[in-house]
Amino acid sequence: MDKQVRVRFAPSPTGALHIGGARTAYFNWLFARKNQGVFVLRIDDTDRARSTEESYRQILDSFQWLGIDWDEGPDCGGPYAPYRQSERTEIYRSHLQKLIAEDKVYPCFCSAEQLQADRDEAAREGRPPRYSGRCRNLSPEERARRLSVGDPHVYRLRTDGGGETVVHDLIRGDVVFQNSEIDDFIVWKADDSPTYHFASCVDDLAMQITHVIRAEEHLSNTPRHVALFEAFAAEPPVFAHVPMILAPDRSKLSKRHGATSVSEYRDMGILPEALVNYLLLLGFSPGDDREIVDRETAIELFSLDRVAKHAAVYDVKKLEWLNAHYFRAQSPDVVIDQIWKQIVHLGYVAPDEVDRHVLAWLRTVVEFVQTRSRGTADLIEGMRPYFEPVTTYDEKGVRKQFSDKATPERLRAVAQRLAGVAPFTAPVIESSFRALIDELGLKAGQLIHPVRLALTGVTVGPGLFDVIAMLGREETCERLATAANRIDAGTIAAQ
RNA sequence: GGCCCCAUGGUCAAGUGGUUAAGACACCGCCCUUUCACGGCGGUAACGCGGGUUCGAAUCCCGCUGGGGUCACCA
Repeated sequence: MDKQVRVRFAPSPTGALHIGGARTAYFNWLFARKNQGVFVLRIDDTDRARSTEESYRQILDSFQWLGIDWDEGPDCGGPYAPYRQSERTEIYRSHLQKLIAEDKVYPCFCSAEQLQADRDEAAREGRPPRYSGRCRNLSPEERARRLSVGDPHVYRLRTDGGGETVVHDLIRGDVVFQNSEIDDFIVWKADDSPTYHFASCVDDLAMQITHVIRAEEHLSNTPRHVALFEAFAAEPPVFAHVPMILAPDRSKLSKRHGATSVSEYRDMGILPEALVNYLLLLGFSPGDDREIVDRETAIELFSLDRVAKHAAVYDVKKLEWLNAHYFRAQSPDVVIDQIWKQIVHLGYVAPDEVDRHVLAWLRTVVEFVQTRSRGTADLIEGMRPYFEPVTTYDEKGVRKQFSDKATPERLRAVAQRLAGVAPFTAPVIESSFRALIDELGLKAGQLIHPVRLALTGVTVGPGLFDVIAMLGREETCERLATAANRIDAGTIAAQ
């Protein structure tokens, strides 16, 4: 019987959660859920200078929003607590002591400046920038002496330099590294804290992590990690390095590439379902041609051997398409909840609105506009004509729909006809409207389009008779009159 | 620069020696229709290059080119 699967995602709280990190976390989560395993959230905040509490909160928020939950973590605890590296220093220290006792690590007194100079020289001479080994073979006496006088020092792992290390990667197969490529790297910093490599391996060991699923940027570091596990006489976990997500110019993702963090997409109105679906498809294929894959289906389908090997360039257009799909599938009530703060801010509704007529009408407007929106931004833009007076008219629309000299008189005719329509519902409006079209000897579009423009200021939107019904008789007639007057007065072209 | 990974349309991505080389987004056209969106139908568009292996290579091997990563007292 195999051990229980335990995976982890270990972000460092030095910024927002990136979509690359989110995808890696999602893959870990899917793998855990698929294999009845445990998903651990660990905070790698060994970099005290750059880690912030705000980033920590933001990362947790982003995961919650995405619908990715964890079984063990800093907020909910677990059998291997604590889950923040900054609170595990003593655990690292005891592991370091063990390695010191076994002479598997040694103190190095080289200064950062000295090491930099070494690297510069190596670069000039075209040699690989590896540690010289200057402090590797100090005599015990010398070591003890410098330690006792408090010389600043780090600790390095004593690597043997021979043979090769094979990383068994579930996505890439066996990757072979010559051990001569690996120098005596630092595991403990001069400020008396562990390096990332050290803390990460100690935690993966202590937390019984069985599979390390992480970004490809760590593949080159993996032989170091394997060396560390060997120093602890432990079996390394199974590795799987997922490809990176690249910006549209094929460079590494950074702020200058626009939205790269989960929170930015949330602020843009992207739904978590859409983002998670998109991230899944970026680097993973279900094998068939389905594109819409929700979390539950993804759990069923997920398998590391269907994860791509090559980096992917993200494409916001496809994300938006997915978002449109999920957005339209929502009930208007859910949508209203999502946009409530914004429409309150715009003054479309009172923050404490309770009038059922107002709410029912709002629901109707949302219902009609939602079906042709890709997200909340579109929706709110499309709702505008029903909440704000029309002050400008679409320029191209004006040229096309208001150019006929008869337009003002036709708009007035419509207003006059509609003034007598009751009940003021779409079907009744439509029959009356179409009768007028016949009387005027026009084609439907000849009257419908100018009226839409006069009523909403734009050339797109729900069916005209629904628009008229939503605006109501009084408002409709008023807007028609206003438009007619402004055409006559020539105050539209100026817009 | 050394080492490591990768390489199918603009983007995502099926494909594991024999296919007319899927599908999706985007783009274009047509249909539906009072507009837009949705939906339906159709179209443009790909195996980076060069050598092998093989009766036969997108698929296997080598080289090259290109992209990415890593070599920190960052993670």
